[in-house]
Amino acid sequence: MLPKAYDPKACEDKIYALWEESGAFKADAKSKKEPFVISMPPPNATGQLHLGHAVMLALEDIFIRFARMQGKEALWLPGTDHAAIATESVVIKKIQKEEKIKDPRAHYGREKLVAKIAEFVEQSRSTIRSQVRKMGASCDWSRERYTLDASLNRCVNEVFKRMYADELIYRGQRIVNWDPKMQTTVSDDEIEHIEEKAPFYTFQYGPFQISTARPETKFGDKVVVMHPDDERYKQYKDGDTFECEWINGKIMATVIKDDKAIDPTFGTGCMTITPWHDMTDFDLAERRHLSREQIIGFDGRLLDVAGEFAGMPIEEARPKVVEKLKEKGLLVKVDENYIHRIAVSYRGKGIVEPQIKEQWFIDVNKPVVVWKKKKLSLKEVMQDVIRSKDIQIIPERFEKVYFHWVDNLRDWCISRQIWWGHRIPVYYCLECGEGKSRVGEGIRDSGLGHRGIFVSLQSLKKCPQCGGPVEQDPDTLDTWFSSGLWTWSTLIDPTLAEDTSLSLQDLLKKSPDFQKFHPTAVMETGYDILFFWVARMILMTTYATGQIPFKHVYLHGLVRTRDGKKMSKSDPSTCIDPLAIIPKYGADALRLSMIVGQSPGNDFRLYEEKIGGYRNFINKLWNASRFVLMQCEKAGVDPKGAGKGLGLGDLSVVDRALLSSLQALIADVTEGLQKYRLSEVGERLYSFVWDYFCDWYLEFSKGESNPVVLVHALRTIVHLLHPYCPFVTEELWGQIGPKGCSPLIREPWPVANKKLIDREAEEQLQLLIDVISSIRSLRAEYDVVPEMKIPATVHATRSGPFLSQHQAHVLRLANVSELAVVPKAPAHHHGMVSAFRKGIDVHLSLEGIVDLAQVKVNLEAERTQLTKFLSGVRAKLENEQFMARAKPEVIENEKQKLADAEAKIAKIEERLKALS
RNA sequence: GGGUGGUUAGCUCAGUUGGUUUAGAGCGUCUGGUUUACACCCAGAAGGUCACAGGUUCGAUUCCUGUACCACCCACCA
Repeated sequence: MLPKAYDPKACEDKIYALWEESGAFKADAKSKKEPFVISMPPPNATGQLHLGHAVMLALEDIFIRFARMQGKEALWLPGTDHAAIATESVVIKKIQKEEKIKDPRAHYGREKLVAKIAEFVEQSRSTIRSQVRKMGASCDWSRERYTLDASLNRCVNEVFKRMYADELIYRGQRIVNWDPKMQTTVSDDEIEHIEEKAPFYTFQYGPFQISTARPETKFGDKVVVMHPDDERYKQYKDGDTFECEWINGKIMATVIKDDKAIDPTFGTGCMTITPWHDMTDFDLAERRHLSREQIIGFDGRLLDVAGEFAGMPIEEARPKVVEKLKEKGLLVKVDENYIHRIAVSYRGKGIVEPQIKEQWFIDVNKPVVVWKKKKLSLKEVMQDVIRSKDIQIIPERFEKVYFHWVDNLRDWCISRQIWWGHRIPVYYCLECGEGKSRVGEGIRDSGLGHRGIFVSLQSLKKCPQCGGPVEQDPDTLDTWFSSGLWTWSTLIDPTLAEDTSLSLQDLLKKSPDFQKFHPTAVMETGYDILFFWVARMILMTTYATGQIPFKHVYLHGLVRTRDGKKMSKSDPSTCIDPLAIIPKYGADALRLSMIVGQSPGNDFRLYEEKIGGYRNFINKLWNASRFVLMQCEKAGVDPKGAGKGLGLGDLSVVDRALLSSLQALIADVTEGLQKYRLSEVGERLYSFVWDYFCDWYLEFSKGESNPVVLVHALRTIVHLLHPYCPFVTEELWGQIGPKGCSPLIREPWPVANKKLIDREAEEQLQLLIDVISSIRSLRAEYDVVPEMKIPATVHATRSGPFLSQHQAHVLRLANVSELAVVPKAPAHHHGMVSAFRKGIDVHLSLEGIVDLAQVKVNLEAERTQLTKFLSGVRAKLENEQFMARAKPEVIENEKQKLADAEAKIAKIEERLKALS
């Protein structure tokens, strides 16, 4: 016998082990079945699983289990990401804290630090593995991958090499986002803007007044810009020069007229520019070939150009520069309430400083990608696959967001100055010349070995041309470069990848997994990494493989706290840790709480009561099963044997109604899951189990039970629920599955049987339910104490014999002493209270119990409400336009409503007349 | 500055092509219950002019426009 309450702790680990041992997770590349593939978004190998991962795992596990039960070759490929900057920064902080080493990079050097990070990652990966298992994720562990695996590294280098050969990758001096804290570049998308109040200074600059919030960058400003149409400055011409007293003495300044950089309505309408440290100024300087000068060093301190301020950090220098300008009488005014946005690194949270630095870039506008027989740029391919619906985003509105991002995409800076990651596979010959100096504007040689630069898949010891010594590029690749390959680099056969004589195309062709499982079916992830990752996978995969990476993108919302705030680890009072929740409520309850009631793309709030609610549901299912097993035992039926060959002939109406509504359930759940409507399907199942199966069918079973039907129904329910709550359903399947059956995870998905659909039985059962509900309502309304059994009369226009035949149910469930089913309305008498329902009227004799005045009040209230409703329906039917234009079935429906309401109102009036 | 989403019962949220909905669920509230699984339960009930203003339509919570507030995303206003 089952225990009284479901205990997830006692079951979950055992069941997960059973699944793993059964081989159900393992996909077969040789299978003839239709593939269904999900690449698991690899969690960062930086520590702990959080709720974001839990949502992802719950959703994807539902997709994959459903597909597997439907008989598809389901592959869910798990893995982890080395998460370049994120991991390096975590480990550096850890070393600083635990080992009290101020600068771990300097202290350990490249090789040792990388080894330390690798060690940390190894630990963290194994933690994550066990955490993913706790959620019940049915992924194929035999195919687990890591972005730094040898075969994945190979893919990274191959793609780099090809892009370089295609002249998509180039090196250039560009303005980039420099994070002085992490000492690396970060991409545009890794920047957050924070609003900050800062003083806004206006200074006298020769004859002009210019404003700035960054006076400490102004040392090298020798150009003043204004709009060509600005009347205030029409006496100055483009190219005019003037002498000007500035921070460190006199300078010669030049006037530039430009209509792109200047908004004449802002401030004084003119500004000086700092091309080295400002994106707009850089663009202007490019257009006009202006000189540029570095003011702030990569360590965040002012350089020699700052004169007496050299060596100072920004925050220290700023007020001092202002003070000096003020002393010189050049400070015009200060606006203390100015709000400006400062750029902060997404990872390290350090303040980002624009800097000019030589970096590697991917050109997104060069038309070199062959796509659908045309030569397109990377950008155009990214646009095409969504526009042509090759890839569909759910919810659809994110397509707009995607296009906005792609349309404005600039060349992607892929080099990072950190050590943890894929090293750029480029070597410089120290003798051939130019490679060593690494200067020059955008090196774009077509060959792979010109000018002393070599892109190589293997480490180079000497120059292939002159035999001279070489050095490797010290930079590493943006982490999204490698994760952009994730859907297919994980499907490359690792053994084949060792053979360097094979080209990338050969590897793709010869890898059975790639051939069978790519493109993947659905990419499920949070909408917050649509740009970071989803877009980059599209870019990299279409280029490298000629295929789309996935057919659907399903974007889930972010988990928030009860108050709608972001969950943060630093605040444990509001932050829910999945690993603390699972032992308390079970993984199934946690899964349901994150799926039901949510819609894709929208954030949702999660809190313990919600999870508790679904724990109750799981327990309800458990106890329903317990009841079914008890019924079997009582009847001497073996729950593991019963069920095959159900015949309709000798089944009761109640049983036939149940079987019939089960068919509708199967159809709805199947269709809903195919359309990715997980919340709706979850609610449907919840309501079916609780409100129908438990509250009605099992209650009826207490009077008259058919254990074979009970077991059959429960088996179907457990199948349909399995993708949502795999643990409890698998545990129950162990009790009710036929002898010798496979685990539920491998069971075929139920198919609706049209022969079992029986509308008449469903309607009759509904009648029975209506009678019982009506009596219960009346009893409660008129305070009939539970101990008191009373007689009831039902006036049924049809189905009378049916009701008589099943009156035992009514007696028991409505606490009635006897039930009279009559074909004609019974004569009115004092103490009679009634409920008028569709097709039936239910009457109770409560003489001496009920307050007649109260009956009258209630009837009058009901009449008022009905009259109001009736006048609305009448108005509709009297409206010629409505009659002329509405669909016939709508009119018919309204007429029916009218007739029903009229009949009911007539009965109420009759009753009121008798009462007065 | 541009864009997206939200605004539905006290709270958290569903609502799939405009009419079978006199708008639903869970939690909470109120009343009553140890009824042959379940108090992680059962029965009954209260509670909403679907943010506001227009428009389209015979008909709008649902489509369109505008307004307000909230949230988020994007952007080089010095």
